[in-house]
Amino acid sequence: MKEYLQTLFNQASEKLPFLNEIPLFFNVPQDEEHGDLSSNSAMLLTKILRKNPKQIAEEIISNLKIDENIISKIEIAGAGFINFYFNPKFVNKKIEAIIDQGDKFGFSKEFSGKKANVEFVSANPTGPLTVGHGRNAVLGDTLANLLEAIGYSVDREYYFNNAGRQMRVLGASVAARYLEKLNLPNDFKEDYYQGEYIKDIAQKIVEKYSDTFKDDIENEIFKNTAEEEIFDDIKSTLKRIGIEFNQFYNEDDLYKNGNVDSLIKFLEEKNLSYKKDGAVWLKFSELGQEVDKVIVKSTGEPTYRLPDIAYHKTKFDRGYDLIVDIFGSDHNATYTDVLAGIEALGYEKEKVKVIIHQFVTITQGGQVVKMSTRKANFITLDELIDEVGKDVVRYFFIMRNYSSHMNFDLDIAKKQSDENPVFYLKYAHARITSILRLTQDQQLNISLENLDLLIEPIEQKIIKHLHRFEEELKTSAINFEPHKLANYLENLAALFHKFYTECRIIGSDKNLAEARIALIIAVKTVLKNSLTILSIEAPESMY
RNA sequence: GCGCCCGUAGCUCAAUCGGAUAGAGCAACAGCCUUCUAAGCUGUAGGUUAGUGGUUCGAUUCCACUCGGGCGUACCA
Repeated sequence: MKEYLQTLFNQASEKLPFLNEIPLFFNVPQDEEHGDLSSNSAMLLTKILRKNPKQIAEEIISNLKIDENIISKIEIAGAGFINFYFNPKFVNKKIEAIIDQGDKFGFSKEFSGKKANVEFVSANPTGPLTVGHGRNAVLGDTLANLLEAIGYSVDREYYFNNAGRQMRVLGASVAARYLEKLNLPNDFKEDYYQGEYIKDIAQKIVEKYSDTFKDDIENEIFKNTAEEEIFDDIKSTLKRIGIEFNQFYNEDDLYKNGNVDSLIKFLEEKNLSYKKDGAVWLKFSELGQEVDKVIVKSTGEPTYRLPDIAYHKTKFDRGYDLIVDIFGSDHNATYTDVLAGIEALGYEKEKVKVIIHQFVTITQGGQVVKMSTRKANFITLDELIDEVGKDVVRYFFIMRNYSSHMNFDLDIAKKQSDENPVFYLKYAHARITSILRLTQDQQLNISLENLDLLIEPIEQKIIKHLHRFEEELKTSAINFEPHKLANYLENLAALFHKFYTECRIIGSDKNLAEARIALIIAVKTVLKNSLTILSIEAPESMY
């Protein structure tokens, strides 16, 4: 519908060149009394033309070549809105297109040939994933799905560091628990990882190697076993909610492959770094940042900025057209450094989209639960999945704007599974499937011959909502806002449930019944396709 | 102190480059199942969009300040 208006206005702009002066767009009015789509062009033009908006509106309308089979009415209303009402005959044709395209409907090839890299989770393997990681994981995977839906070829990438201080502490923690299991004296320090899973890992080493390493607690076996075990756990947790990475990138490789060294040299040659107090500083102040920052400590060790910049450089060098980073808000101070560094290297930082999502606040018994992997007072993502299941977890984490501070009350987590909107969506899909089963028994079949019979207000509302799907999907994807798709879906399900209550299929006139079957198949198609993008099951039955 | 994010109904959250009377779910109350799944539908109630000022035809949206909350602000990652 929007496309049609767009072409109408483009044609009109040949006679009314001022239409090119303003952005053209058409809104769905909140109040259906105001038509199907509405334009505010006349009001935007008042300043330029210095005329009454209603006069301008009339001038625009008189230059639109209206096809009455498509648009049934145009009105000027309010302060100067132009409201368009579409002919049901035109509206209802959408059903044919949806059924024709089936499980491909909504998906576009607009960005095919483009490569995207979505980096998310990227938790170091020091412990199980927490509920906090859940938001990051689901957001990243869903965004990847959305980008694929508009044609991108997407790599899902997990970046990790198994060589830092955290990992050394992890190894020492396991070693101490190992000695403990052997009933030997050990020095379990306060800043060690305190979770039970450390003991489990130590137990495995005892079972496999007995006391072989009792006098060699510096041995790499502790760190390496821990890393392996924990990474396996992380991967299996992610798999439970339908997430699989096709690329893992180890920070250590940046050192082994010389990426970091060559970056240091490059920055030095370009005169972008200098030495002071025994450390190497990057001239961030010349790159639009507030102050210079250290990239190599006086000990000779790099700070995190250096590998981060080197890492992002590889993403550019690997030929991605779009680079998406999903971070929690604790990273909000670090990514600007990386972007400044990337720009200094001569890359287009516009290709990088950084998504900073806010944290999930967890409350239990009315108290905020503070999470710390090291202190082991966290709630794992696995526990949450056990409690509410994959689909609720996935939907819960994308149903809200990532910029909102999300609140999660553990006490009602279980209860919420019965009240969660995701069931509402699934129910709509299951209901449709059920109706289709019964109509088959009644010898009723889909027919596209009599779509004109679908003139009930609720039927028209549904079909007009279906018209918006392709655009909603696209804007969700290019604006990185999966929650918009979720909102769209909830509205569609609500419309269907209302239709279900008001309109019957079995028992109606055959022609009408068969047109309605077409309608609900179209609804089912859109529900299914959307849920596929969200990686949520679309059940045939709720029983 | 400074930087980023947030503040909307009792609770959790929407609101289409600034658009018409700010909307849903949950909770509360009142209704609807001998006919396609009641995990549903209908209705009632619930708001000074934290506050003050500004920009304009029009502000939840943009700007300034104030208040409140989250996260940062390292030669930790």
